[in-house]
This record gives sequence, structure tokens and C-alpha cells, in this order.
Amino acid sequence: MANIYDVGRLAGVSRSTVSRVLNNKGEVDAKTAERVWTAVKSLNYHPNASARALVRHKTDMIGVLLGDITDPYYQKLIQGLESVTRPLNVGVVYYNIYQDFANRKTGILAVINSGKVDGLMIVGSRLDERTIVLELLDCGMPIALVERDLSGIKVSSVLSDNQLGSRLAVEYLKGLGHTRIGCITGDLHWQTAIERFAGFNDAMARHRLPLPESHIVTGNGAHESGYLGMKRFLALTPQPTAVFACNDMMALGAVQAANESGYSVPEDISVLGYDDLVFAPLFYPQLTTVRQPFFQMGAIAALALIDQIATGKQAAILKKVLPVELVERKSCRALGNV
Amino acid sequence: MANIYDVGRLAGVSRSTVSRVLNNKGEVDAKTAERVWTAVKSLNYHPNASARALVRHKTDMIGVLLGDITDPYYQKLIQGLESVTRPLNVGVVYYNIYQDFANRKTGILAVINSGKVDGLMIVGSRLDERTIVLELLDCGMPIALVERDLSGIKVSSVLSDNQLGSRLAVEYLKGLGHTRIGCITGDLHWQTAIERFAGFNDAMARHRLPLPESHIVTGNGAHESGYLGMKRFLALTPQPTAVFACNDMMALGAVQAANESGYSVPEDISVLGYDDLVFAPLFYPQLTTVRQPFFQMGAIAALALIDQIATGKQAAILKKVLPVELVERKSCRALGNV
DNA sequence: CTGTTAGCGCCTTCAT
DNA sequence: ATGAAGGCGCTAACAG
Repeated sequence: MANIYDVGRLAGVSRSTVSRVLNNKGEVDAKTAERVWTAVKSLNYHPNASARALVRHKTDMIGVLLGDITDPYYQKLIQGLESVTRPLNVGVVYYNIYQDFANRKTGILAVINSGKVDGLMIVGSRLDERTIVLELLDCGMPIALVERDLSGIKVSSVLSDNQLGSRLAVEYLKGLGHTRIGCITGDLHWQTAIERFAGFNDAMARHRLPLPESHIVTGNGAHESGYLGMKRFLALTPQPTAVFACNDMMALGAVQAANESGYSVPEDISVLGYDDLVFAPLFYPQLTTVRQPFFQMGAIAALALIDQIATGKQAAILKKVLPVELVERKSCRALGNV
Repeated sequence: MANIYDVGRLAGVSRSTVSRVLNNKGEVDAKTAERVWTAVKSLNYHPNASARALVRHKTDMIGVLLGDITDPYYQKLIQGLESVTRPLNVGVVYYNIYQDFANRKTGILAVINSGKVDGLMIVGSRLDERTIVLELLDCGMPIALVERDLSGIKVSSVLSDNQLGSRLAVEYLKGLGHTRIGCITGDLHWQTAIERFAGFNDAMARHRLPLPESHIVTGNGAHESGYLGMKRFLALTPQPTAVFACNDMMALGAVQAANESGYSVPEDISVLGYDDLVFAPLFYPQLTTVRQPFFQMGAIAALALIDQIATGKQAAILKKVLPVELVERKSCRALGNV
């Protein structure tokens, strides 16, 4: 593996000059530069990343903290964030929390303090993990939060408008003629879930739609809890005519429960999801759902983080709330001709 | 950020001693070691990764080349590989090829040559990319292949028995009484797809099941091609009574097409998938499918790679073919009482 | 058992 | 416009 010294020797210049042309810094004679480049090419030279990181105090890597990278929930978010990191040549390392933030804290701190990454993106986190996030923030490392807000703290965060999303859902369903609407919430330890549920309650009240307690099931975001929620609704008399599942995973569970019980969606009961995961349109019936702009969120957060890294630690403060939209597909139907 | 020098000063020892206790190398007086550890803790010291990598010529990072990390196809594979890397404290960086291996080659080479990773795991790759893989291999970097075999080349590779999988599928369907079985193949530029298709043909012939050309649709692994394939089968007279989709994604597409055309699965037509993706049981109907041992494959490949890294470049040669199994769920039914 | 010394490969003033 | 020299933080002989 050739190093910068070899290149210099082959090009007949000093290492400093090689470094200059490689990094486009300082004035270098065009002829010399060319000689250097040909040497670089012929030696198939690539600067050693560790050496460079050591002297620059910068690794061109960012870390991403998330629950589990294999969760479909993160698909578009990752695509969005990589869409900005790739062209900038910054690498990304994913750290799976597996919903065990507290126990993984030391590992994360080690990563941060060992200088493996220049900044950290934290996607989601439970409400009770506030202090952990604050500790991370304390390290002086640039940080960007996604789907999580830290009231009173100066930190970049990008969110989507969950309250709006739930309102759109309710209004869409109401527009279709539904009045008995059930809701399966997410895990209420999460900011996102709380906001969606609040938005739902709010919209139901505003539109004077009845909301008996039996029409609310506290889920946890998992497929099974959607399944169970739907079973409960199906046992009611009268049944809700529509179910708002606070994420797509639960919506799938709900659809499965309905099917198994001999009901079909949307003929017998409508199901509305939230997130618009990649597979939402691949399902039968294709899921009508509230689309969260994951791709943008990932991209914006990455941009904010990289900007902080470039300009100095935790300099740029931004709170960005993105709008959401309802994507109409096939899992809800208009009432009226029942 | 404290460095090794600070620790030494606080503990009243030289940096070498600190290094020794940190790395458990050489004999160190227990008392001294303790003083060092307390200094380490009180300073919240973590060795700088870049400096360490520079002198050790080892980053404790491995790279993973795959199509797109957000593809559900990789879920369990990643879980498996991380299950071995995490306890060993080796980091992993994912490089998405996005089916554009050739154009990303230079980027990959840069990563390799800049010493960002100690080894490379390559998951899949098209047949015509053989030379690219060979080039990568030429870099002298430890490499492990997954779902790809390089005939005549010394390289670790872990595969699953695709031929067996297809045979199991055919035999299962035959056991259920099906004789008219359609097949939607994957993209035949991929080793995996070729093997599955070969296995299917083979098993059909061995069991003397009729296989008119119309019962074979060349797909590409995507949802839509499963959809299209099913539409073609549905247009046939007589229709196949069962469809073997060579991956779950296409199986979903096939189910959707059937549903849309007013047929239901498995009552009117059976659908059998391949892969057993995480969402296979979350679907309605729950997908009967051939399970590939992704988790194990990822783990074994990671182990092989790490072993190569530890013992020396490209030392261990291994070719491991893992068995597959058929997971019976709800998308196929027995014929007979039609 | 512990300290001294010499780099790992690169970037960056400071001279020239 | 270019070279010389020092140092980023750490590990690994080599002395003692």
C-alpha cells in the first residue's frame, strides 16, 4: 500500500506538495500538480483514513442511533440521509439501540469519545430517555435529533407534524361518512405516539365525533398489538366502521385480524395507517395511510448535522417540523350505501 | 478529550504503562494497573480510534457490500452478522451498491485502500460482476462472500442450498395434490435465482410433473414482477393450481394480483414463496415459504471474515452451504375436494 | 515491572 | 511555488 511519501518520490516532490494537490490547498504549479496526479494514479494511492483523521481531528463519519436498522420504519429515512452523505463522501455507522438505550449508553459514549464519528444523529428515543440524550449532548459532539424534541434545549431536531397527521386521518374518515372510529395507539412512551394520539383526540372532539373509551386501544406499535386491537373492536356492538392504527405495522395486524375473523377490508371495516412504509402499497388491500416525509427528514437531519460539524460544535440550532399528507389507497371505503 | 498522556500523568506512570494495562499486554503491577484504571475512569478516557488504527494497521471495522441496506431481504442477515460483530467490538459499515456495482467500484476500492475497513463481506452480486469481485479480491483484503460462489477461486463463501429449497417447494405442493404448478423466477443474472430455477425444473422433472412453457414466467425479484406473473397464470386455461414464486416479494405481488382479479389465496390458488422474510407471517394470508437461514449465514460469514482478519490475509478458505426448510403457513391448500 | 524511543501516514505552519 | 520539520495519539520494541 503506497503512502504519501512514495507518491512524492515518484513525482519528484516533497510530501507537503503531494498533500497540497490532494487537498486543493495552497498554490501549486499546474505542471507539478499533474506529475503528482499521475504518480497517485500509477501507484493507486489512497490517503490513509486513520492517519488523516488523526491529524485532522475529523473522521468524515457520522453515527446514527436508531432502534434497529432492519426495521422497515427506517427505510426511507436512511435513504434520505444517505442521499446527502454519499455525495459528500461522509460515511455512516449505524448503532442499533434495540430499545435498550440505557444499557448501551457506555458503548455509545465510547464510540463518541474515541473519535470514531464526527457527529451523531439520534432517531427517536423514549421520553424517559431524556437524560441520556442530554448526557450525549454534553459530550460536546454535534448532534441532530429526529422525531424527538428536547424542550428548552438547544439542539437541532427535525420532526413531522403528528398532530396534523391524525387530524387528516380523522377528517378523511369523517369525509367518507364514518362516525364510529376506533384508534389503536402506539407506545405512549414515545413522543411520536403521544402526539398522534393527542391529534386524534383533538380532531375527534373538534368534529364532535363520539369517542367512547372502548374505541381506544393502547397498542405498542407492533404488528401483534394491531391484531389484538382489531379483535377488540370486532367484539364490540356496534363495531367501529373504521379503525385508525397509529402506524402501518399495526394497521397490517388489524387487517389480518379482520380477515381471520371473516371480515374484509375495506368492505366491512376500513383501516387507516400511519407512516406509509415502503410495503404499504404492496399489501392487499393497499394501505391508505398518512405519509411521513421520512426521506426528507433523514436528509434534512443529515444536512443539519454535517453543517454543525463543519461550522463548529453544536452551533446551528434548528427545529424543523415537516408537514405530512394522507395517501389514499384501498383500505378505506365510503360509507353510505350500507 | 483526555489522551493517554493525561492518564499517565494522573496515574504517575508513563504512557507505555497505560497502554499496557489498557491492552492487557505484558506484566503490570496490580497496584499500578489499578491506579491507571482509576485515572482512566476519572478522566473518562477512551483511546483515540484513529491513532490506534494508524499504528496497529487495523481499524476493527468491517465493510459490508450489499444492494440496499433498507431491503427487507437483508434484515435477518444483518442481525446475524451483528450478533457476532457486536460482542467482538468490531464496527460495521454498510455500502449500498444499488445494483450498480461497476460504477461504484472506484468508491469501494478507495474505501478498501484507504484502510477504513479490515475486511469486506460481499452479499450477492450478479454473475457478470465476477471480474469486479476478483479485482476486490486482488487487493489482498480479507473477503467473505455470501450467496455467491466463485468457482475455482480461493475465497470464503457461505450459501444456502437453493436447489434443495426448490425441491422442497415442489414436493410440498405435490404432496398437497397440485400438479399444475407455475413458477415465477427471479432475475436470472443472479446465482441464487439460477439455482432456484434449476432446482425447480429438476424437481418437476423428477416427479414427472408437467411443465409447459406457459407455466414459467421469468421475473426479476421485484413485487411487480410477481404481480405480472400471476396475471399471466390467471389468464391461462386451465390455470395452474399453485404458483411457486422464487422470492417472498414476488409472492406478495402474486397474492395481490390474485386478490385483485377476484381470486383468493389459498382457496382458489396456492402461492408459495421463498426467503421467509420477516413480514412473511405478517401478511394475509400468512405466507408459506422456503426459509433461508439468513441469520446463520450472516453470522457464519462474519465469523469467517473476522477469522481471516485475525489470522492473516485471505488465509481461511471455506465454502459452507446451509440447508433450508419449508415453513408451512396459510398460503397453500390441499387439493382434492375441489 | 516500567520508562524511553521511534515511528504509523498525514497535514500544516514556517521558511525559503 | 515548494521543502523542512513538528506533531496528531497511540503502540511496540528495547533498555533498564
